[in-house]
Amino acid sequence: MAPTARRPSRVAKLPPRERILDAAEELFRDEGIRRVGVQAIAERAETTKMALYRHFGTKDELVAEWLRIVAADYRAAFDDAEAEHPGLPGEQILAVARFVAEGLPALTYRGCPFVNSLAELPDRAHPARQVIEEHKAHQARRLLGMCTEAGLPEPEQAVAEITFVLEGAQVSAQNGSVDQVGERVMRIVEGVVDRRRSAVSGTSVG
Amino acid sequence: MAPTARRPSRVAKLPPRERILDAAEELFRDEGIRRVGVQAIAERAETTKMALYRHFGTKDELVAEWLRIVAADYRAAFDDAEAEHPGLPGEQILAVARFVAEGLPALTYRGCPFVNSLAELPDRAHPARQVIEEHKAHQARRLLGMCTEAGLPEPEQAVAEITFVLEGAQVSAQNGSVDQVGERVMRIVEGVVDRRRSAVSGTSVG
DNA sequence: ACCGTACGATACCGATCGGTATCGAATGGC
DNA sequence: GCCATTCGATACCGATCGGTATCGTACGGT
Repeated sequence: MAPTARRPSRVAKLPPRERILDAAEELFRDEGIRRVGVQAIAERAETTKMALYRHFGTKDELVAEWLRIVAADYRAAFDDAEAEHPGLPGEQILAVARFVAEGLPALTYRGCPFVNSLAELPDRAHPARQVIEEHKAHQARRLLGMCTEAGLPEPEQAVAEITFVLEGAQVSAQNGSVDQVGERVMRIVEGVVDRRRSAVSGTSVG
Repeated sequence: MAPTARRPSRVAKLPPRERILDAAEELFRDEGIRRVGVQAIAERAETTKMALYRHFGTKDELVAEWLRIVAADYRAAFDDAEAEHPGLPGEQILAVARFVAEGLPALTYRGCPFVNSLAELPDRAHPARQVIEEHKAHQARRLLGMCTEAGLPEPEQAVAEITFVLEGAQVSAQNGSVDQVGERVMRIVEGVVDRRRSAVSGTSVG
C-alpha cells in the first residue's frame, strides 16, 4: 500500500499556512493576482477560505506575504553570489545576472512577479507595494555595492544599465524566444563589467 | 437659434466611439484593465454602456483596440525616426530611444501598457495578446533593420541589448526617480551604437 | 480526562462585474 | 416630410468576488 500516493507532493502534510502560501505562489504567478480568487487558492491548498482568512486576514496581505517570499529568494541570490565569490565583485555581478538568466525559462509564460504585481496593483497604498519598493531598493543597494567595489566608474550608471537589462530581459522573455535571452543577457552584463573596467584608462568620460 | 438643449455646441464633441477610446485609454493606462469596468469607461466618455457594446461588442475587443492605437504611436515613432534621419541608422536608433526616454515621465505612475496588459491578461487567447505580439515583432523588425543598416556586428545582439534597456527603463520608471532614467537610457543606447561601431577594427563599415 | 485552539465545511452577505433587453429621442440621407 | 439608424437612459441578469458568521470536530498541552 502507498498511503503517500495521495498527491504528487506531500502538501497535505504541511500546515495549512504553508499550503496556502504554496498554492498562492503558484496561482498568482501563473494566472495573476486579481484573476485568482481566494476560493481557488483555498481549494488548491486543500483547505478552506476560513483558514486563509484566519492566517492572513486579507487577500491583499496574502499577496504581500507571497511577494516577501519571492523577495527573499532574490536576496538569497545576492548572498550566494557574495559567498561564492568573496572579494570578486565582478564575479558577484555575473552570478546575480546568471541567477536571473537561469530563472528566465521559468518566467516564459508569466513574467517577473514584481512587475506583474505592479501592473495589477495601481493602488500605491496596497500592502504589496511597500514590499516591492523595499525589494527594488535592496536590489539597487546591493548592486551599487558590487559595482562600487569593482571600481567601476560611475557605479550608479552601471547599476542602472544592469538593472535595465535584467528587468528588460525578464519582460522580453515573457513573449518570444527565451533560450537565447539568457545567453544574450549574460553577454551584455559581461560587456558592461569588462568595458567599464577597461574604460578607466583612456576615454573621456564626463 | 439656441445652440441647444441637449448637447452643448461650445466644442464639437467627438463621436461616441472616439470618446470611448479616449476614456478607455486614460482609464486602462492609469488604473489597469481588470480594475476598470465598462460602466466607468462609459461614464467618463459621457455615454452609456450600450454605446460601448454597440461599437466594440466586448470589453476584450475594446482593450485590443486600445492597444492597437498605442502600437500605432510607436510605429509612428519609428517612421518619424527614419524620416528625420534618412540614411543615418545610428541617429534613427537614438531617435527611437529618445522617443521612449521622453515618454518615461508619463509612465511614472503606470508602466508600459503592453507589459501591464501582458501581466493582466494571462490568457493567451485574449484578442489583445495578438496585438501585443505583433507589436513586439514589428518593433524588433524595425530595430533589426536599423542595426543592420548601421553595420553593427551581430545586429541581433544589438537589438536584444537595446530592447532590454528600453523595456527595463520603462519598468524601472514605474517605481523610483524618473528624471535620471531618461538620461541614463540615452547614454546607454549611445554607448551601444558607438561601442559596437568602433569595436570592429578590421571590418569595413559602409 | 479536560479544555482551549485550530481546522474544515457551509451558508450567507453586499458589491461589482460583463453583458443584454427595451424604449424614447435625436439625427441624417433621400 | 419620411424613415432607418444611431444614441442615451434604465432596468435587469447571472456570475463571481472578498469577506463574515456559525457550528461541529480533531488535536495537543497540562
